[in-house]
Amino acid sequence: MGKSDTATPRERYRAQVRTEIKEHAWQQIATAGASALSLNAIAKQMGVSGPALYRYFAGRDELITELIRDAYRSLADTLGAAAAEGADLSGLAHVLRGWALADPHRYFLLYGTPVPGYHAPDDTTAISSEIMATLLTACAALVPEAPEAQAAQEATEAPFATHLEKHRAWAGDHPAPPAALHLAMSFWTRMHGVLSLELAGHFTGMRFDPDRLFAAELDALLP
Amino acid sequence: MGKSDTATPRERYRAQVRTEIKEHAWQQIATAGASALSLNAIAKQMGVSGPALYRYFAGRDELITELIRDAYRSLADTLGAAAAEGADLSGLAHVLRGWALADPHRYFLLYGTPVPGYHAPDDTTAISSEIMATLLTACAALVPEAPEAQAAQEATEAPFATHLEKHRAWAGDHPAPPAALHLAMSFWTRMHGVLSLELAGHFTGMRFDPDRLFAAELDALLP
DNA sequence: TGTACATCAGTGAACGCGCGTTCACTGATGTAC
DNA sequence: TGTACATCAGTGAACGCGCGTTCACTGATGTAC
Repeated sequence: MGKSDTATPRERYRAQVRTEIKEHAWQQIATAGASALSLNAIAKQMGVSGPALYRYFAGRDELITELIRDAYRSLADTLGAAAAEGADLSGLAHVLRGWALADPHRYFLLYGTPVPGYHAPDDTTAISSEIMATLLTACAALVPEAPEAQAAQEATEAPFATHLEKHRAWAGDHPAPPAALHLAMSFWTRMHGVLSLELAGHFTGMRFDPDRLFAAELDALLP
Repeated sequence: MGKSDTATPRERYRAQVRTEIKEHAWQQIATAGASALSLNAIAKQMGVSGPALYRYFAGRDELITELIRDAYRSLADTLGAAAAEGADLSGLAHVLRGWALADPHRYFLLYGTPVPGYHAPDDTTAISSEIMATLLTACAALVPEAPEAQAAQEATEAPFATHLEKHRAWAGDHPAPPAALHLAMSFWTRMHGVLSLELAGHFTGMRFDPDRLFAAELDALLP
């Protein structure tokens, strides 16, 4: 509804071709990597001449930007939906893992080796904050609200949480307590640590089950 | 000593040019990324014709392989030297971080997004095991040797350590106890999680100090 | 020590390729009267 | 409903570029007698 109601046939056709182009782009990234993404190759795969794609994307960079945007959007929506259905932090972890395993290249496009000279547009950081907010809410639910009296004690026991509390701009106006900020950062880095090594194939030689490593790390993380 | 004594002038010259090529290669990777590495560009930078480099490397792939090998060797030696000087696991963590920060692209070449279609040669996995052995020794030193009586109890308390014990081929013949295996895996994934996100610039928007996050994660890891 | 020979580093031309991107164009699809 | 016009998707040729790699070659460096 909304847009699709007022869309002219031409607009709908355009949107359809755009998604088709992006689908072929993902396919090509999976085969040859993001840095090898080529408009001409996509065009050939679609049975169309190279310049035709310039009707739909201003150039290669805009296509990549759009792919990154879509990927962030997909992750934010997936996590958001899970949270809306009542998933706790542990549930979000498994949703994240499922999302990453479903398309490793998509995960790496967001969190892998940065493409030199490429700068993500501003709105992706907005989606990134949205993801962080979902995480923070789940973290706050696990952290007991500390009475005022404990504040001083916590400051010495959890110096990093206190440090984060002083630099909480990245959390927006989310009312998560310091301990939740810390938990969210640990969640992010640890899950990324296991996932990225797993997806990059660094565990393939070893014979253990990555699933269990993930579970163990998650278990150690939860309070 | 050793090789350099018996090396003819021509052999020494060859070795020197090879390292010079590799230096320019690293420089180029830092500028444009590993996937943009180009023999012709390196040659131009060295003020030499393109085909000249084929005297020193069979082709682009061999050059990349050599860079990867050197990077693994450098990390293994750096950690090994620190361990030999008595560094504990915490010390190794800081050495690892220093090594990664000194040259982020080198770190990503080893642990970043895999280059599609590229397969690392066998001897790099040997160096990889060497690194793991250094880690395992440091981990074993932190884990109390458990008397036989505790074995059954541990099995239920630490299911992943037990799982690793059953699949410890990756640890070679290192005599580390199960808890040390688990600690080493956690060390690897967690340090990588913080480091790779930091090096990829995912913390730049947030204003906190990555140093403190690293310290906090390390602190939470140590028994 | 001096000369004849072998080795080998580096050159320049060439091959075939694919890339991103522009441009003037054709032909089909939609729109307005 | 039918015709005149505007919009726009897609084409094919072209530009300039850089890539990896091969090949026959020149000229300098080392080696053997």
